[in-house]
Amino acid sequence: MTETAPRPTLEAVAARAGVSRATVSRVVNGGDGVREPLVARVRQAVDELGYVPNQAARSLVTRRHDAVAVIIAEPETRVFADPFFALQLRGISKELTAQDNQLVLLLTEGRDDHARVARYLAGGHVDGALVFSLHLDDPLPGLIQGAGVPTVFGGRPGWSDGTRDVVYVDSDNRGGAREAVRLLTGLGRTRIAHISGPLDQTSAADRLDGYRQVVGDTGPHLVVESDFTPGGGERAMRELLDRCPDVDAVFAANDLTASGVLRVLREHGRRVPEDVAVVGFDDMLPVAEQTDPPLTTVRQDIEEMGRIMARLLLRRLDRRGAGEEQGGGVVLPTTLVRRASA
Amino acid sequence: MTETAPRPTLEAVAARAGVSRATVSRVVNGGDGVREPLVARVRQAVDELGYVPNQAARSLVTRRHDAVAVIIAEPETRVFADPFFALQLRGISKELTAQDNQLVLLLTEGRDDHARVARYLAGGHVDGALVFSLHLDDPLPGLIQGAGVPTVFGGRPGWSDGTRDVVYVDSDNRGGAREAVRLLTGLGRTRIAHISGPLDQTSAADRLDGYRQVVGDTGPHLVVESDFTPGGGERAMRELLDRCPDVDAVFAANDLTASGVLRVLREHGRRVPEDVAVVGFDDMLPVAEQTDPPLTTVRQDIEEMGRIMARLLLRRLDRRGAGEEQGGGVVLPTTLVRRASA
DNA sequence: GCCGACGGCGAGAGCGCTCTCACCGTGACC
DNA sequence: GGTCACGGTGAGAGCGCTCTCGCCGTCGGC
Repeated sequence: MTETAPRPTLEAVAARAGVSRATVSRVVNGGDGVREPLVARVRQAVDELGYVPNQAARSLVTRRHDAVAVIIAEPETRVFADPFFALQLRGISKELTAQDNQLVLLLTEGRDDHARVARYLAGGHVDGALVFSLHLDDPLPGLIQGAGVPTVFGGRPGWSDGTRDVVYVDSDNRGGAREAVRLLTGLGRTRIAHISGPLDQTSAADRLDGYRQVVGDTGPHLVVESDFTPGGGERAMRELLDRCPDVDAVFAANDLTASGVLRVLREHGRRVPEDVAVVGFDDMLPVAEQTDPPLTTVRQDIEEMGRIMARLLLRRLDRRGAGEEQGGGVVLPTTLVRRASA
Repeated sequence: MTETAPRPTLEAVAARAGVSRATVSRVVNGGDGVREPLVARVRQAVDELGYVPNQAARSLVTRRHDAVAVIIAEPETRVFADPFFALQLRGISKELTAQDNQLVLLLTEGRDDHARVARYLAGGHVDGALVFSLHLDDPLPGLIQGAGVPTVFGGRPGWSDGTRDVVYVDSDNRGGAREAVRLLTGLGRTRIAHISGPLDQTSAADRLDGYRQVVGDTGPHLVVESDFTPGGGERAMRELLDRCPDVDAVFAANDLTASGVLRVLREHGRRVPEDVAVVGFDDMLPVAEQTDPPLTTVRQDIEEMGRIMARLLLRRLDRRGAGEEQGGGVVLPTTLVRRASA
């Protein structure tokens, strides 16, 4: 096993099947234009020898790699550890493997890595890239655009101003937020607070935006910026109770935040949903179902987002050169899931 | 941008620098055996043209890919979503990029994928593999061993019976468990229960083993098998209170389980740690610090595990052929972190 | 001052594949 | 029966790189 047997080449298969290399190549790549008896002979030779094409040799001439880079920028523990990326990766992986593409994972951390990633992409090792960049001021997306590699972004990039040809996939954060807040107004709540995520992330900004679209500008005392974590949710909720003791509903930017909110409300003896109704965002199952009471929340299908990103990219790759590509976003719908907290 | 400019080749750099391809190649690969003035000229030409070596062409002749596959078997949502793999991936990624290797991520799900993965590895696209397989009866590790690709496993594989040359990295699950249980005995607890993980996973089995090494065989009424989730922890704790109402300590297989345990104890009016002391495992920060009371637990450095796996694999790759490799495991120490729950 | 050794550099083969192009045989058509 | 068209097949070039080998110039030793 240490002494690896030399892998059979096209040449070897051709010799065994009694045909030319070209014919074997044709068969291996789908068999179009080769008559049946030959196809069978070649297939048999391939099986007998255990032939597997050498991808490096193939790429050298086709300039195709059947590989896609997934770039996750700045995965601080906090962010990376939540199931979000994991689910997204699963969706991406499924779609890529379904179309025989490989997933090359690039995690970046800080400036030096940016150069490395840019170099890697420019090196033409992959056919395209799927990019997750959370923060508005991240220079990485720009670098990537610059490298000339077809790219699809996960989440609306902050600088997508409509004029640049950016392709992205996002959840309908605004719409989901509107739906959540409308539920609360529908329940007769009048002092509805929002605990947002970090506002330098578009998802957080968009949810705040959706909230405002329904309740108008409630003024600063009902909106607290937080950080998508349970601990952050606790702090924000304490502050909120301080500022506005008669708050009767909270729309939290995500489920983790909401779990912190619930904890603080319980601690303060407020009943949920009787005294304060709470709605989350994500429908992250291990969290949303385990809270006390179970969380009413806005579901987004994260794995599906991943799949769609991959599908979009692969389609772009297939059509390369044929017709100018249009930028634009795909926005996936969200659904309200009612449990007990509102 | 759609019309990608043809990338410069070695030939182009050579022409510009007024040297041969061979010399450029030497410079690009470290510059040994080339005199300084030439090195400088070549470097300059490389910069001016923005030359990046074509990895496919290089691999074709060197049979090196500078890429490693990371194979995660059966990432059910539950497992994959916990921060475990994310952290491990980060560690791996850091180490690989530090040594200029790429990370190719393969997520598998079910039988069909096994064949795919085996074919991929046999195809020689990567130099080595890092494999995470949780379950004892998983056929994948065997297939991978069979493919003849240097491999390092994450976590002790169930079938590592000492005779096969398996290399793995694991936490000291037994030792950590012993330490946890000794803390509890040291606190004078006499009815110490254990809520284990799924026993077809070596990490769970080893922790149970460590528990038994300290308290002996407590009999079945003090050991409940669970599933590493908060919900599972709740169910297990209810059962435990039922079977043995005077239990005075619980060693939970991980922090998530422990969080469920705490919830049930609170619900039943038991004080922690006064009535029942609780110890977890993992020191998963967002969980362990947020519980009420904060969790005493056994820390394992998961990111470091990833790094070490990668380092081990790369070292094996460097030494290929030179001397027969020994199998064996690297077991990383754990540390007890005391907070309030015990 | 001549010879051998040695280090620096270039020429060229070849890694395993794809793809164009030319060739050949078959069948349709007049 | 001859021509033309066309589909199936093989020959061969070439993708961009590495690496061996041999040449040449320089230097040390006697």
